Amino acid sequence: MATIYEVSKLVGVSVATVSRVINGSTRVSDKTRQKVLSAMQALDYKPNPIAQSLATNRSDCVGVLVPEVHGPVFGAMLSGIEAELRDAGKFTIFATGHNLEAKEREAIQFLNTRNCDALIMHVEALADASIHRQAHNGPPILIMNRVVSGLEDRCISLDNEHGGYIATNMLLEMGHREIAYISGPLAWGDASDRLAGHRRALEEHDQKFDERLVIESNFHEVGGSEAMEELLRRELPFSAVVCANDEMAAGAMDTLRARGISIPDDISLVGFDNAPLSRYLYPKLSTVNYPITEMGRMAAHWVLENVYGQSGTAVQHVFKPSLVMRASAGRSPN
Amino acid sequence: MATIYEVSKLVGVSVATVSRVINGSTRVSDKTRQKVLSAMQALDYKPNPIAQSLATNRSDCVGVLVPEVHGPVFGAMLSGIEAELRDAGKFTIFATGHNLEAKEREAIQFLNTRNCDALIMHVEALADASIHRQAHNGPPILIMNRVVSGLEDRCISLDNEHGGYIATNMLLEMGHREIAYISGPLAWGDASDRLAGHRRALEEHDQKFDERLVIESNFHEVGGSEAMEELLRRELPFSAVVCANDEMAAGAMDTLRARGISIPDDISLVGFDNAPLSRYLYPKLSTVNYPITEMGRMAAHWVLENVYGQSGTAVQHVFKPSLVMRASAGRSPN
DNA sequence: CTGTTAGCGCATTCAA
DNA sequence: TTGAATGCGCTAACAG
Repeated sequence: MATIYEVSKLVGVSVATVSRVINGSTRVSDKTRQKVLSAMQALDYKPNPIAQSLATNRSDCVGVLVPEVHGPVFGAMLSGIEAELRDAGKFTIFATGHNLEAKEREAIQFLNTRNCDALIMHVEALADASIHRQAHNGPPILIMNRVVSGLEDRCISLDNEHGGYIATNMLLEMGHREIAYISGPLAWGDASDRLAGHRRALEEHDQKFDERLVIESNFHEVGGSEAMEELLRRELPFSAVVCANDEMAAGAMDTLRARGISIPDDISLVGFDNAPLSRYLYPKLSTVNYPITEMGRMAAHWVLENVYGQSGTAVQHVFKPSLVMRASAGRSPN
Repeated sequence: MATIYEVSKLVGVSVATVSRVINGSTRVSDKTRQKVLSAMQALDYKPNPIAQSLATNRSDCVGVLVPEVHGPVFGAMLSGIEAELRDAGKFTIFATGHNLEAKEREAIQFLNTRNCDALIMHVEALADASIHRQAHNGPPILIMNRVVSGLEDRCISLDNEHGGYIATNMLLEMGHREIAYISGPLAWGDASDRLAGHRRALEEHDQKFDERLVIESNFHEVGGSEAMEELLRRELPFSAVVCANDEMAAGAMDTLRARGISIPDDISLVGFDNAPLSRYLYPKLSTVNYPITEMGRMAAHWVLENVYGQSGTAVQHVFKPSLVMRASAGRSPN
């Protein structure tokens, strides 16, 4: 691999001059710039990014910490981040935290040792205090899908309350009155926000909120299945169910089918996330769209602007979910 | 950030000695090693990986090139790679090629500029010749899900022929005789290998292979749906269909359901990949398991052994798929 | 077992 | 506008 020195020698200028044209400094005469450029081409010279990093103290790498690499949500998020960063010539390094505090902490250490210029992370287990500490010591960080107070301008999140609201609102407008709700773990902000939206929709339509129609589950398929069983066991009337994510909706659907209950004729079902699986279920699941890819792009965009000094459009910190109507929700049978 | 120099000064030794304990050289007395270690701790010293890279010409990064980051197959593959590499303290950088030759080529360039120690790639569009060139010029490469002749020891792939064989074989043993087949693009090796396996199974059971029962499609859901329509239009008798991937099976299932054809009572359906969606379909899809996560781990394992000199178990280059029985396939109605 | 020293490839003062 | 010199933090001969 040719070095900057060989280029300089070939042209008969100093390495400083070559460095200047590499970095696009204007303080080089057009003539020498041309000579240098053609010499670089002739030698097939590429700047060594490692050496550049050592000299500039930048690595052109941004670290991304996610619970898992696979799965609909994080895969899509990574996809958005990678696309945006790559267009800007930056590298994406990732690590997984598995929603475990120890793992998340360790992953951050791991990424730190790589001298990342910025960190984009979705962490569940890490406490706000730890995030604050990281924000003040390490490289700039961006927090996904979570709002940490005091760091709002570093957070990119979904308006989960609104998502819960539009799901239930749609059912109400279709004539449903008794609407059950299968929630995620309420200790998590997104789960409780979604439920709050559900509740607000009911109130706005003068429907009283019945706690017995709410089951707290775990965001997993089996949990959704069990929650639906529990719901049926309570023998309360309801004609529709909102599930706080698509996976639980899939489980709920299984239970209903096993009981011979028809969707949407007997019971309407709505999910949340608009994950790929929602289209594969039968009937296809009505759900709330989670624009996670765009959110990933936006995170990368923030980094590009605030860390690499590129100019661009304003960053959107809170995204609004929208409704995706499919076959699993219909008018109330009443 | 403390440097190696400050550590050496604090202990009263040379930087070389500190470097030696960092790199675990035995040629350091226990006493000084201890002193150095505690000084490192006191100063919270971490070696600067960039500087190490510059000095050693290694980056501790391995580049991964996939068509897409999301999606069941590549997400799972990345997951396996990342897990294995991270345990070894290596970093994973990824880029996407979108199955387009220009993009794939560009992605390789991109990863090359980062001085990756190795490249793991799944490329569709790039010709064998280009891969050979890359293999001989750049860092060591590993090719996923494809067998490039002359580079077999650098390839990790699935025995697709066997997969096609066991799918059809299972149906034959369940009494099916007329078995249709919805294939992927036959220009791709995996698609044609799967079909070859199907054919072999038929022959071993003395069933003649009828070309009219084979439709070449595109591995996508809509393609599967259309292929099934075409199959029905031909009005040939068949009691089972093998689809060369799960997505096409999902599309085929849609078509069958729209026609009121019952699965598996009227027609049995088998997919390929064992993607998450196969469990969400109704009825749940019988399919052929593609151990892609393990294959990713194996690729990382190869890199660890052959590039970073770690010792370990032998590398498995060809993986055998296995059958996953679920509800979509049953005994022949005849 | 330890220290000295010369790079690794580049960016960036400071002079000219 | 250009060049010479210095340093980024570390490794790896070579010498002792």
